[in-house]
Order: sequence, then structure tokens, then C-alpha cells
Amino acid sequence: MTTIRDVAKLADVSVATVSRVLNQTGNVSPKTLQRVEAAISQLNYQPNDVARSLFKGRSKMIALFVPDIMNPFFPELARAAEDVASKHGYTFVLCNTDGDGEKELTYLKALKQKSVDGIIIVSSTLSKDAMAHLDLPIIALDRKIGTNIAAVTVNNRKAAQQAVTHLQEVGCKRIAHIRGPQGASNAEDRMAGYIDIVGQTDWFNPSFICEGDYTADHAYKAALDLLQQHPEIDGIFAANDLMGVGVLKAAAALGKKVPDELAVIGFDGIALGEVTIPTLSTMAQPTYDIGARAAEMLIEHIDTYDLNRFVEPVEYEVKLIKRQSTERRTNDDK
Amino acid sequence: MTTIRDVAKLADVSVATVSRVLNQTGNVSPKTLQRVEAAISQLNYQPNDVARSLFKGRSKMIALFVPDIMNPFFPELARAAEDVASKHGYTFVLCNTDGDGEKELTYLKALKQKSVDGIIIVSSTLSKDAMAHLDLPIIALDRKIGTNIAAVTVNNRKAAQQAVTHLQEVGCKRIAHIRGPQGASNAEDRMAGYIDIVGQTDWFNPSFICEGDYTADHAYKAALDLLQQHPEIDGIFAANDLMGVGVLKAAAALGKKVPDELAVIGFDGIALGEVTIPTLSTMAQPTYDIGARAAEMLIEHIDTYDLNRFVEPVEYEVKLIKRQSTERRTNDDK
DNA sequence: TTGTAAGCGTTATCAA
DNA sequence: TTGATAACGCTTACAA
Repeated sequence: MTTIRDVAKLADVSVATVSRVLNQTGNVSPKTLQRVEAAISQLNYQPNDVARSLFKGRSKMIALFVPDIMNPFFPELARAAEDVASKHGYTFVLCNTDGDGEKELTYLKALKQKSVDGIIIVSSTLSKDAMAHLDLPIIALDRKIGTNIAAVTVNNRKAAQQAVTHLQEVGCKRIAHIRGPQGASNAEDRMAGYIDIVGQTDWFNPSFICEGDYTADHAYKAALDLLQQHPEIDGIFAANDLMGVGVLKAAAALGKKVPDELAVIGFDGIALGEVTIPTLSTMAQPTYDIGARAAEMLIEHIDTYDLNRFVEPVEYEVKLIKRQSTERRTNDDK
Repeated sequence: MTTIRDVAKLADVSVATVSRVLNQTGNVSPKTLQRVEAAISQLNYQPNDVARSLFKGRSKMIALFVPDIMNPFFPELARAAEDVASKHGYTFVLCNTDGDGEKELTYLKALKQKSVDGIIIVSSTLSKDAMAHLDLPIIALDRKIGTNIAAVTVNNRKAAQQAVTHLQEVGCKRIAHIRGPQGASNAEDRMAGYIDIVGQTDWFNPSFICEGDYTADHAYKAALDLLQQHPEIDGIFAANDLMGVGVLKAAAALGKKVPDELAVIGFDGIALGEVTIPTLSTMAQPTYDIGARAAEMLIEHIDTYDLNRFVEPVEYEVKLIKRQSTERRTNDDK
């Protein structure tokens, strides 16, 4: 490996001077500048980032915590964050947490030891206490964490209201909800939006709300139970698209026609929803944008070195996309 | 930040001794061992990995290059590699290359400067020359790179033969192929397998092979053209599932019934294929396994520090999964 | 404008 | 069994 010392020797200057041209700090005369640059390119010298990190205490790396990159919602988030990171010269570390608090803590520790500069976290298990100790720039993404950690999310409650209203508009009389996991702020908010719309109706029944965990398999089983126990249900709002697909499968398994006997709407807007049969209506998030925004905020946070600044939460809008799974029933009694 | 010096001071020993207990190298008396451990836990001391990396020249990080994490085949690969990395105490860096050679080179350089210990690469654009200079452990995944870089792949050619044979068995008489990008070894091999089976038939026509790039959109357009130009085509082997989905959409757009008028089979075995209509037959790769294996090989490679060792390429088997898109036509003239 | 030298937090060599 | 101390490759006071 060729070091700054080799360059200095070849250019017949001190390492300090080489460092100066490398970082464009301090003044160097045009003549020596040229000599140094020549030496650098002649030796094909590339500064050692580890040494830099050691001195500076920062690594030019950011990390993203996701529950599981195999859930199709997260790759887009990851892609966006990586694009932004790389654009700003940051290296991008990906951590699958499985929503496991222990794992999250282990990762946190490891990253801290590596002087990672900041972290974007999708989590509903991490306590803010754990992160107070951390003293690292953090942005919560998709789900809020406590109240004093900057967050990038969408307006889940309002979007959920819209989704349920849409089901009503296409003629649904008994609408159930398959919710996301306990403690996930987005799951709570989406459920709240559902309740806002149907909670006061005469038919509403708390057992119309099923616990889910954002996976298709679980939602499939939950929907099976739900539809067998409550055959009168003619609309389901699933808290994410993956669960929406699970509902679609359950409906198919039970011979329930979608949308004629059961209308279904999901949440997220993943590409998957376009290729199911029927295609899945959804509340589409601007997924790439929120991932990119979170990364931008984090990096700005890092660059300004402003650790204690309270950062306003950012909320994006969600867009209703109507597809076959909620196509208006023409033969409806409405 | 608390350093090894703080620990030494508190335990009233030298930093060398602390380092010894940290790394379990050299002998320390039980008494001092205890004192040091007490000091460590009292101060909640965690060694600085950057300093370690600087001294050792290795970082305990590995990277994965994928063309695009949003292509559903790659998250599973990434998940597997990350699992293995983390199991071995390595930090996992993800790089989206977009199949762009420039980007790959940029990443390579950046990672080298960070003393990344090794890289798993999915690429068809990186020249082996570029990597010879690199002098870093590398494993090629999914696609081969040159001949002297260890690779983990599947038996693409044989699997392609199987796929095409399966189309024949369900009654297809004119089978087309939508291939993967030029230069990608897996695309070449899959095409070779296709030609092995149909190249000598009397109906074979080179224009039955369409250029594709492993994306659904492109395949959609290609299939549209293909099916309009050659209405006699009754079977398509798409070189990956994403393109298979594109073909399904094209068939739907043209009013061609799948599988009755057109049978379709893909490659990869992504979950997406289970929720399309009709569901998509495929040659399923053991995706997680190959990702995990690549990471295991890389880390073993790193740990044994055996840079020049020639590593045998590893080839996994692929499994035919029959779904609706190739369901045997009972009213076939066969 | 340039150079010297003291760190950054480790590990490992060599003495004691 | 322990402790000084010289690296690792860089940046930045501080001097010259």
C-alpha cells in the first residue's frame, strides 16, 4: 500500500503539504501543488480512510436498520438511502433486525465501535432510552420512535381513513381491518384511522380488527378465520400490501369473489399489487422519496454536527390507487 | 469515548495488559485478569474498531454488489449474505451498481480505501483485469466473472434445458426465448440450454430469441413484438421470473390465454411468481443457500488469508416448479 | 508557504 | 507475568 509518506518523498515535500493538497486546506504554492499532484497520480495514491476515520472519529458510513429486506417494501427504501449515501460519499451498511430488540442492540454496538456516523432506523422495538445513550444522529423511518427522534413517515391515520372511506364508497357494509404489529406506530395510526371511520357505526365490532404482523402468511390465516367467523364481512382494509395479498389468497381459498363479495385494499404501493389477481387497490406511499429524504436529513444532521437539534418530523402524503380489488360493484344494492 | 488507556489506569495496569485480556493473547495472572475485567465492565468500555482496523489493515466488513436491490431476486441473496456476515462478526455493506461498470469501479475504490475485507459481486460488466489489481478476496455470485475468480452459481444450462423440455412436454410446438443481457454468464448459459433443446428442430428460427435485460417492462415490450410477429409461438421460456411476469402481462394485453394458447416458464423462483394470474412456473434456484454459501466462502477465504488460492466454482441445482402458466392443455392436439 | 511532531486508539515486539 | 514503546496512516497545531 502506498502512503502519504511515499507521496511526500517523491514530491520532495513533507506529509503535511501532501495532506494540504489532499484536503485543500491551507495554502500551497502552485509549483509544489503541481509536484504533489504529479506524485499522487504517478503512484496512484489513495488515502487510507481508516486512518482518517481514526483521527476524525467519523467514518463516512451510515447504516439502515430494516426488519427484513425480503419484505418488498424495504428494498425501495434501501435503494433510496443507498443512492443518497453514495451521492454524498457515504458508504451504506444494511442491517436486518427481524424486529428483534436484542439484534438491534447488538448492531448498534457494533456500528458504534466502527464510528458509523448515523443510522436510519425502521423499528418498533427499540426504546428511545437505548438510543439516548448512543449519542449518534438517528432518523426514524416509516415508524416513529418516541417523540424526540426525528422521523420521516406518511400521514398514516388520514390515509387509513381514506382507504376505509373508499371501501364504503364502493358499497362495503361490513369492513374489517387486519392491523400491523402492536407497538408499531404506523400500525397504531392506521388502525386509528380505520376506527375513526367505522368505530361509531351500529355494526362495528372489535373482533373485526385482527392482529397481523405485516406478513402475507399470517394475514392469510387471520383472514381465513375472520371470514369464516364473520361471513357478513364484505370489505377488508389490510395495513400493508403484503397482508392484502394474504387476504386475496384467503378469499380465493374460501371461494369468495373479489371484489364482488369482498373488496380489499392494502397499504404501501409495492409493485406486487399490480400483478396479483385481481390487482390490489392500495394507499401508495412515496416510498423512494421518504427513504431518500430520511437519508438526506441524516447526512445533513451529520454534516452540521448538530447532535441535539430537534428535527421536525416529516410527513408525506399517500395516494389512493384504485385497482380491481375494489372495483365498484355495479349490481350492488346501494 | 472511553479508551483502553482509561481501563488501564483504572485497573492499574498497562495498556498492553488490557489488550492482552481483550484479545486473549499472552498470559495474564488471574488476579490482574479480574481487575481488568472489572474495569472494563465498570467503564462499559468497548474497543474502537477503527483503531484496530488501522493497525491490522482489515476492517471486519464485507460488501455485496448487486445490480439493483429492487429486483426481487436480490433481497434474498442480500439477506443470506448479511446473515452470514453478521454471524461471523462482519459488518455488511450493500452496493447497488445498476450494472454500470463506472459505478462498480467507484465502489471498489471506496471500499478498498475503507479496508473492506472482501466482496461478493453480482456483475457482468466488471472485467477481471480491473479486479486483478484489487488484490482483495472476491467471490462472483449468480454470474461468473472470468475463469479464475471463485463463483457460486446454479447449473443454468441444464436447468434451461429442463425448462424448455417441460414446455415441450405440456404440448408446446413453437418455443421462444427471452434472454438476459449480453455478457451475463447466466444469460448466455440459459440461452445455450434453450438452443440445446430446440436449435435443431425444423421450426427453429433465430428470431425466436429476444434480447432482454431481466426487467419486466422490457420483457413486456419484447413479448408484445414477438407474439405479434410470430403468432405461432405457443411457449416462452423467460430467462428470469421478472421477465416471465412481463410476458404474462403481454399475453393478457394481446388476449392470449395462458396456458391454453401460450405456456410460460420463468427462472429464479421469486415469491412474485406465486401471486400472478396465472401463477408462474419457474426453475427455482436455492437463492438463500447460494447467497449464504458465497458469504461463507468469502469469509473463509478472508480468515485463511489465502489470497491466491484457486477456489473451485460451486454449482447448485435448480428445481422445476410447475404452476398454472404451464398446466398441461387437455384439449391439445398432441 | 512549508515542515516538525503530537496525536487518534489499537496491537505487538521487546525487555524487564 | 507485565510494561514501555514503536508502529498503523492520517490530520492539524505550532514553528519556522
